[in-house]
Order: sequence, then C-alpha cells, then structure tokens
Amino acid sequence: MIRLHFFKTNFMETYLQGIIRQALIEIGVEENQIPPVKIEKPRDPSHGDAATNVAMLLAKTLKKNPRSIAEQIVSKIQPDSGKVKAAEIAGPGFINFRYADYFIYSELNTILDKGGDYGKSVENKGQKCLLEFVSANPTGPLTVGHGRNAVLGDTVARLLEWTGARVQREYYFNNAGRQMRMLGLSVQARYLQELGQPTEFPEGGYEGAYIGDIAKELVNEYGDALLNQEDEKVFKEKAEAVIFDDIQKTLKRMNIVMDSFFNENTLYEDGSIQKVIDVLREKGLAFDEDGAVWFKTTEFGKDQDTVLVKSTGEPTYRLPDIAYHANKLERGFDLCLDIFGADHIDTYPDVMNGIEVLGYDKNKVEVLVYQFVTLVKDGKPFKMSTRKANFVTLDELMDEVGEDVTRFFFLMRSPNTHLEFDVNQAKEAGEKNPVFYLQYAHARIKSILRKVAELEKFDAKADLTLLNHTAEISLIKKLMNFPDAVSNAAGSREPHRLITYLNELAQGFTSFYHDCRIIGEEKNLMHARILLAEATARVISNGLGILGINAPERM
RNA sequence: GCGCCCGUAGCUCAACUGGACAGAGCAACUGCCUUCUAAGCAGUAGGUUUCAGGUUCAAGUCCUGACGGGCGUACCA
Repeated sequence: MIRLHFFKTNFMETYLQGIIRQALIEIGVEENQIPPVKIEKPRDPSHGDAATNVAMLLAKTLKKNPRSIAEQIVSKIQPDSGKVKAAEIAGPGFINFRYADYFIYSELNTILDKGGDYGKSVENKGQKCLLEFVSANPTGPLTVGHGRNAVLGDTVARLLEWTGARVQREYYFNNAGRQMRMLGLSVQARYLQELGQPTEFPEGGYEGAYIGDIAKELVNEYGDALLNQEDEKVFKEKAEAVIFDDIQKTLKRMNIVMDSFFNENTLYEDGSIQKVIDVLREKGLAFDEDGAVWFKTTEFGKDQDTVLVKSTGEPTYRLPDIAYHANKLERGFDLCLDIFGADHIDTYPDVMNGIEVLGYDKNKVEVLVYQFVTLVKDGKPFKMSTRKANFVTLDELMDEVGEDVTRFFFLMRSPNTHLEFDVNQAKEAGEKNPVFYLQYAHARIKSILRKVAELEKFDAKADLTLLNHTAEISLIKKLMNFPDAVSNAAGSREPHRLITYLNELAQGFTSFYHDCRIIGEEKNLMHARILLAEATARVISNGLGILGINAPERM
C-alpha cells in the first residue's frame, strides 16, 4: 500500500485541484481565466467530504449559469476510484466529492502508523521562531491576567512546533526602574516594621502579603543586620530573587518552561539603546524638545509625537522595546511573535516603525493581542488591581480549579474576545465542565482497551473495511481532519480552534461508543473497532498534548 | 474627540477567513444506568446574527454610517 504520510490532507487537496483544473482546460477555459481552485470541506456532511466553488466563480467570466458550468466540469472529471467517488453538483453550483472507502481506511492506517506524530506537518519546517510571552517584571506573583498570556503563548509555541518550526520561548523583563525600586522600598518598610521600627509605608508601594513574607525571610536570614541600609538595594535583590523563583514555579506548574530570559538591561550595556536614538536622529526622526528626546511618530500617521527619553534622562519603555525587537531580528529569527494584552497594543505601531527605520524587516514581527480576563465567581465579576493586595494569583486559581482546567479555560475562547473565567463552572468536577468531556472520552477508550487486553491477544492488523457503520465512518473522517485542525490553529494563532475540533471529535467518539460495541462483537469486527478506538485515543491525546493538558488513563 | 477590539439563543461562546439549513456548552423541559466509565446518551424548546444602507451568484463574515460595551489615547510599565 502506498503511504501518503507526508502529503496527507494536502495530498487530497492537490489531487482534486489537479483534476478540476484539467477538466476546466478540457472544456476550453483559458489558463489565465482559471480562478484559484479552493477546496473546502462542507459544514453539512450530506454535502460530501470536499467541495469546490469554481463553477460559481467562473459564472461571470464565462457568462453562463454556474450549474451548467459545473455540469460541464463534472462530465470531464474521471476521478481515481481509489480516492474519490464520482463528483456531484449541488445547490447553486457547488461540486461535491465524497472520499472513496479505500482512501478513508488507508487514512486510518496512517493515523495508527504515525501515532504520536500524527497531525504534525512540515509547513513551517526550518522556520526559526522567537516567541516572547509572559514578560512580567518580577514585582509580584503571576496573576490571572498573566495566565492568559502565558497559556496562549506556550500553546501557540506548541502549535508552531507541530507545524515544523523551531520555537524559542523567551521571557523579557526589567529589574531596574521605578517599579522595582518601589518593590525594594516596600520590602524594606515591611522589614523595618517586622523589627518594630516605626516606619511609613511608601506611597504607591506594593501591599501584597508576599512582601511581608519576603521581609520575614530577611529577618530570619540577617536578623537586624539590615536596619541601617542606606538604600533599598538588598531588599530589591532579595525580592527579585524570591519572586522570580516563584514565577518560574508557577509557570512550571502550568507546564511552561522558558528557553531564555532576556533582561532589558543588556540593551543598555551593549549600546543598542543608544544606537536606536542615533539612527533615528540621523534619519531626522528623533529630536529634542523640553529636555526630552522625541520620536517623530507623526511621520507615520499618529496624531502625536512620542517621548523616547524623558527629561529626567530615563527612557520610556518604547525605546528599549524597539531595541529589543531589533535585537531579536539580529539573532536571525524568521518570525518574532509577541503575546500582548489589549492594553499594550498602542506601543506596537511605534515598535514596528522603529525597527523598519533601523532597516529590519517588520514583516517578521507579529503580535498576538488578547483581550482581558474577567474572573467570575458566584455570578459576579471579581475586579482586580495588581498594586493593591486585591488580586487572585495563578497559583490560587490552580489550587482551586486545577492545572488542566486552568489551561483549558484560558484557551477555550478566541484571543480576540473577552474571556469570562467562571470559577464556579471550572470547579464543577463534573458535567458542567467542558475539560472533562475530552479527558473522559480518552479515559473511556483506555478503559476498554485495558479490558480487551485482558481477554485476548490480537495482532495489529485487522480488516478495516468492516467499519461501515455511519458512526464509524464519520468518526474516521473526523480523525482525518486533525492535521488540518492543527495547522489551522497554528496559522491563525488561535488555539481555541483546536479545542472546538477536539470537542467535535469527542462527540463523534461518544456516538460511536453509543452505537457500536467493541467487546463481545464478532472477532474481526472487534479487532477493527479496537483499532478505531486506539486511533481516536491517539488523536485526543495528541490534541490535548498540544494544549498542554493531560490525557488521563482513567478517571 | 481620535485609534484598536467586540456586539450571534436567557447566559458564556463557535462558525474552517465570502459559501449550502447560523452551531455547541450552561440554564429549562422529556426520556434513558442488570451490557465496554451516566464526568454519558437521545429528544424538545430557544434566532430578523444590535440597527440602517452598500458591494455580489452568495454576507454573521467585506465597505459606509448610526447605537451599545471594553481597552488605549502619559515625560506610567
């Protein structure tokens, strides 16, 4: 049997495109009149497995009605019976194809052969990607707000890896600046209070309980030896170390491991910040006014110029951002993807313009923007502010609802829409919780396979053509869509599409489970169904793996 | 004021990037556990896709304009 491993879905698509183009030429359509032949899969299974709309696209140029064009095309098509059954015309002029049985069963074999690799593609083969995400400064524990960023970033990374890319996960941070000084001062104040010194807590300081914990640690370590520190440096450094450690633990708990950490400070040390200003000045795009250095963003259509260096001599965050992105491109990545919250969106055009002026290809930089998360508890939104003690940390959230559920909920919705994280629904250990539906389907299959293994040995080969029940056929077809679902989610950077797919798959399995027994059926049929069940478990666990969620053996 | 995002079932959201009859999950109602996991299944009900125009064979999807919501619009990050 010829294996279609490396062409797979695309193989069928290019095949259909080929025979359609051939037919078009045969009926006398000029080469340059042929529109792009798009193959799509109909929503409604009764419309077949693949369809094209070329006839409708040609209606205008050929000045004929689409159905008659479709008829002409179909009359010239002689499909390979090993791949598709005859083409049909439907609706306003769609040409629908149905997969041949042989093709479907051979695809099922492919799934079983490829196993844990099924769904991987080569479309981004050789691409080097830098995915920057989280990038929270170490001023406090990761909160729910960071959670969406972290999970989205990591999952998009996994998706890109499945399409063949090499992805480096990078965390960008700044441990200098006012924020961090304030952090140090806050710890210092708590330290002094801890030792009974009358102290005023700094205005706008960090009030979270974790600050007090760090102070206590310092007391344990140093006693009162730090009473007469002139500045907050020791406190800041301690806080940074503790908090960073904490952040990494939280990430690890969420199944996220960074490949690199990039400190903003590097950009000052190696002079690249200065270089940005120099080049912008040289090109007449930076100028001095009121003691500050400005970026002439009005040149790019903004209604205001933008400050790069404040009159205090301190740069705004835009300047290092530009230098940082230049640095990324300098490192030779083909794609630099940033995960940004909606509140940061305004810096993006400045960065793009900046790096373009510096002579880099801004098409290599891409930003995935996600909207905010609202925690909902008991039907009420839970308002959070980072600086006040009033926030829910990611760890607390995971303590409450679990790691898998947390990841799933952050991924469930399109990045582009507000995410309402319903804690009550997430905590529900049962029916109301959409995560378990997927895991349950997987556990169920595994349970059956365990039972089967106790009964008898069977060889890996089986007569798959025995799988001809409606539920079986549509389950196999669903499995066949997995690679598309992966590359779709990867291409659009929208993991929720994969979740939608997996839900449909799990539904497909459950109706198979409902209609078709495995244990107790005639031996050959049982064997065939075991393979189908195995393939399904495989695809579910591959899919959940991409989402960074466990596929449990039993529940 | 200006810029970006959003508006789809009572609620939370999908809709494969312009395709065929707009779909799920909660919530509501009706059934189903001596048979491989009922964390499940089958069914009922729920819609003028905010409104008004436009583009075309075809619009929830694209363009214009209203209306409503979120975010941004700092010499804060």
